[in-house]
Amino acid sequence: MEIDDRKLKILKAIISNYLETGEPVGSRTISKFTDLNLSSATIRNEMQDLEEMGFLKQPYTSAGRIPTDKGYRLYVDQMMVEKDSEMEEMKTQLLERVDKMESMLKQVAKVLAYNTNYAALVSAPQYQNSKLKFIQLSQVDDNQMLAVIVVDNNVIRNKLIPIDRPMENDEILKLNVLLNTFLQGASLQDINLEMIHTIKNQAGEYAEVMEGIFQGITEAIHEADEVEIYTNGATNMLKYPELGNVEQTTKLLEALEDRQGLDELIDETLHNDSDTGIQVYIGEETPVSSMKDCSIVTATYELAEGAKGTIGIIGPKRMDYQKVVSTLKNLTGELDEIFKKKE
Amino acid sequence: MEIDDRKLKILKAIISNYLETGEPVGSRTISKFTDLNLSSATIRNEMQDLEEMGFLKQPYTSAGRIPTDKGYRLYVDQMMVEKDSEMEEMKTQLLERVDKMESMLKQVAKVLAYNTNYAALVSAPQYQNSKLKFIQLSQVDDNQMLAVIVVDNNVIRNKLIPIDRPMENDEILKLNVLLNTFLQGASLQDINLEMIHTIKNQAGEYAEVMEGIFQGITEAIHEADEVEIYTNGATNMLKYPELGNVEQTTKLLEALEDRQGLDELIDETLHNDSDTGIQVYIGEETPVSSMKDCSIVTATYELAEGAKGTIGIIGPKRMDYQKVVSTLKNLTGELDEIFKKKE
DNA sequence: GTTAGCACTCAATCCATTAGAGTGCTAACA
DNA sequence: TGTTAGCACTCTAATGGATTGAGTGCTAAC
Repeated sequence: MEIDDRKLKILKAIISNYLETGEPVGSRTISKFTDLNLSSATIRNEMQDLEEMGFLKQPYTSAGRIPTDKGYRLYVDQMMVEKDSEMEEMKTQLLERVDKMESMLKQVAKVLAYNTNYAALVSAPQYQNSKLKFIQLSQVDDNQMLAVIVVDNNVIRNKLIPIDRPMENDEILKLNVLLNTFLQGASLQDINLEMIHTIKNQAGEYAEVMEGIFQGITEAIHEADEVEIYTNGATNMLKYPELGNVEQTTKLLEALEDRQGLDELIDETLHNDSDTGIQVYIGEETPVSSMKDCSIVTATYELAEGAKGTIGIIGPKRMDYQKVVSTLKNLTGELDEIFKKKE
Repeated sequence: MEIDDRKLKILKAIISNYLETGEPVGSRTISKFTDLNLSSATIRNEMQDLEEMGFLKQPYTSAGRIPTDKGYRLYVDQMMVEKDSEMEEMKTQLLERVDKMESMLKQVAKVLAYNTNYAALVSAPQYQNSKLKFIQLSQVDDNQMLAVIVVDNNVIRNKLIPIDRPMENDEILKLNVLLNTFLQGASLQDINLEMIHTIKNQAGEYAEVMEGIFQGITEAIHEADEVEIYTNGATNMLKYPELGNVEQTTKLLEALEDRQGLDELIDETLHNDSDTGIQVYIGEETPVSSMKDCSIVTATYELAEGAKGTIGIIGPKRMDYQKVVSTLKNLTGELDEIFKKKE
């Protein structure tokens, strides 16, 4: 059977009503609610068709209809029209405190959760392809060197390196020159064993110190490769009782608290990039098992130099997709702006 | 009325039973449960006395008894005396790397939550009056200077400062010397307007750059004095339905997620130090309003140089106090070990 | 002082009934 | 042929009365 215009209209009305109320939608409601001027009986017939086609289902016999995953999918794909309102307030919230990346991303998660009333998730950008801009060694005290590593999007990492004996100033200067000569402009993958070996050779008597330095650098790199994930508003999920039993919700909250499976989710979103950067996972489509009863909407943002991150919303299947999508789009845009300014 | 030995025994039996089951305890249960060989009627009489004395209450007429806050308090005090395994004094050296510490403390929170099935809370050690240890200016590119500021607990802060024109190497060197001469070892209070003025004067044409640096310094010191708090196992709270309505629990979870009032709690524990380092807050005694229906057990640990931190458990009033207390004691001991090894 | 016994209380559970929201089907209608 | 009115039917949720049973308080007897 083909889905015609009227069926589409009815389906849309049903889903949209269900999104608001969370209750199964009856034929009479639709008969009154839409401007189709059809009786409830006719709507019922259409509903039967739509159920047959797999877009709707009844939670139990002779109850109203609720959308299936397939129904949501159609709704999301075909009927999404963006709402651009409500964005201004959010922008001001965002700009209040933007000094450090970490606190900014946390802030983003908070704003997102607060504005949508769902759970929010933000991943820090991954810098696999970024290049080293600057390395600086300096002596903090007799037992410690400080290595400051600046990546070209101005992400800065610090490492404290224990040393056996104090170094002279000009020695430090020499090492700094050496390090910057070899490593400036190198991407993090470029720093391989061979290069390390070369540098160590040239470091002469400080090869040993260099050992500690490289260890610090690799640690820093490793740390940079790790995806930080911030979540917020997990407790919002308690507001949607239709997420089934308490156990299911508890599992979900635990997953959010412990970041279980969130790595996979982030990976998935980064690799499975759509045209718009927006992706919607409905019910069983989600890559995380504890979220099978939810929907996830994600957007990827991109800094210069190919560093990408994900922001997303986890909510009930009956989430306000329009609002969430437009919120995410605006926020990624905003993030882009901010990062550009910081450069 | 005086509380005699038998009453105490009965009270303990009641509380201990209630801790297990979470259900009001009846006289018959106690009659069988204890080795007192008393009939339920006698127990009932005693129970009435205990209720009159404020240790027990009935959730409704003709139900069994449950402990009041006062009852719990007696129980806990009594228990502490009996167990009396003394806390060894915790002396540890300053931690080498603060960044490692973060993940360790997170781990501690996780272990704590997992083992007790309550919510866990860990605060990073607090250094009052952090002092500036080292400051380094360097040039990242033509438009930016990088100021690296190391505070004496090895908290490192970076600040990028935009500049109009590139600076010469020896100029930078001069500024570095200037800054370190004046500021090394200074605490936040030391860095007053007068000092800033002096330095700015000596900086000559770079007074403007100095502005940004001072800002970075104050931020860094503030950050060092800020208490990081890690939580885990918040979702465990969903397992205890007697925490009243869902709203109350939601509030609690939100407080844990957003760290609302946790600062106050940590402050309280640090100032209100008991002999053993263990503190128990029951019901209304808790400093955080969203936890009035819970109990909180905390332990403080102490690093060298007066840096103190808190680890704690938040759970229902009927928590397994013995287990929690001994777990906390063990963990603080464990922390002690770890810090010593890292010396 | 302790206990047995009994009347009483009250939340929880069960059960039957009802209300009502909604469907499916059929027959009539335009 | 598509639409609609009408009606029987289904199933959940809500209601409320009866019942259960754990547990108390009191009294009288040991």
